[in-house]
Amino acid sequence: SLSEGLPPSVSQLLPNTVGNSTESTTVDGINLDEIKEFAKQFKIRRLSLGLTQTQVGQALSATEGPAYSQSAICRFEKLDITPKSAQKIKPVLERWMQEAEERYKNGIQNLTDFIGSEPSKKRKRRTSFTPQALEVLNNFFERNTHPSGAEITELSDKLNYDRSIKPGTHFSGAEMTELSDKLNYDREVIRVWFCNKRQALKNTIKKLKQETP
Amino acid sequence: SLSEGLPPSVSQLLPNTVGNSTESTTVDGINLDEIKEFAKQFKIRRLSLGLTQTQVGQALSATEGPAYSQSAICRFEKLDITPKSAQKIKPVLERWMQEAEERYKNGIQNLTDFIGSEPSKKRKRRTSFTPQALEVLNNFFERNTHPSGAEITELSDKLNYDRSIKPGTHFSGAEMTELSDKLNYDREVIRVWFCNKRQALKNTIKKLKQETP
DNA sequence: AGCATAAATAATAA
DNA sequence: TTATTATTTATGCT
Repeated sequence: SLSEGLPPSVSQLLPNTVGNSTESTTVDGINLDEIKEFAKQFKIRRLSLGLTQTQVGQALSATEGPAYSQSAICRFEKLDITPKSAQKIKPVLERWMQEAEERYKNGIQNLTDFIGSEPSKKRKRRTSFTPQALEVLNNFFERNTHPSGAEITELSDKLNYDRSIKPGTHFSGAEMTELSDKLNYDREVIRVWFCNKRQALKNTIKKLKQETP
Repeated sequence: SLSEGLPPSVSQLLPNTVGNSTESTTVDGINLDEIKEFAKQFKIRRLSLGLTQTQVGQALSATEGPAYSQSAICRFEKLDITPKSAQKIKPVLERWMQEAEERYKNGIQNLTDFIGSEPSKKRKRRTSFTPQALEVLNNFFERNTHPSGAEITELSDKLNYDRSIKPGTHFSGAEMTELSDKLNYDREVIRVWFCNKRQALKNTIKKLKQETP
């Protein structure tokens, strides 16, 4: 199966570190063990700073030097890249991480400035679907688990409309804001609902199969 | 907004650590700063071992002593619990983590035994071709790098047939549907395989040209 | 005290 | 790279 033309990744070249040999794996003059160790530590350092792969990728794109996407960071951490690529990206990440850690010590604000992303990006409040909304969504899901963009918009509009016509309900401004946060079925919320629903279905099927082999 | 009947969480009681006061925040004789520091370190230690909250929760349920769910671990790390609860769970986590780290040092197998969860429960793998399938594909590629739609279908069918002729297998309606999905999907996979293969060939050629200018 | 599941993040396909 | 799936975390509920 090594008849592929694609060059092998670092992780493929480092198959079994179980062996306690004292020599290091080297390919094209590149020390793979060293890169592996750096990748592992990089992940821990990243998490210690509370950063996501996406944030690192965006920050790298913002600062001068090569830009890397979230996928690139992911691949580096998993060593799913060629030794040559790893060798190239490693110093960039090392330099960036050192600066980030330095700024972290001088206060979180200093770090977020460096990261560039909005500092206090709070998690979206968990949406509560009404039973009525769930019925509409489930009915749709039974017929079609992959709604198109237009269909999602349609569902979103329908649900928001259904909700708005409860007669006799009145809200203050603040209540309205909170309600809007909590109950507004915007497109993204609907899209995610279908994602999660598909996952749930998949899990159910898998479980059923295990129980009836 | 403090008119709530619910007791405040640790994170609520530790609002601003920005101040550099030397005194520690203490509630009911419980040192909140200490708990905060422990929670932070616990998360880092957990990640260093490559464990998820779910795994820790399951392991805690498996071993003797109090059981905690993933939610409980999450809430502890976020300090979204009362000081009293935090004080109670802290030693349990500390003891467990020490044991886990000890076993980690003695080999990963030792750790996975301790964790208890199936070590092989991996993320679904990207499509992988059997050596037989690769041979068929490579043979075709050598003769023709650009298969037509019909040829792709033919290849797909052939590969699926090779794989499926385990005699005596029968399918229910639902299974048939899923299989059908998979067959269609495989066709797309074949198409992409050729795309990637052509790309690899191109890269190889480019590299060869660079080496012999 | 913890389930169910919404939201966020990481990994993979395209 | 971008788009989407798979996995993990967080939270509303009771």
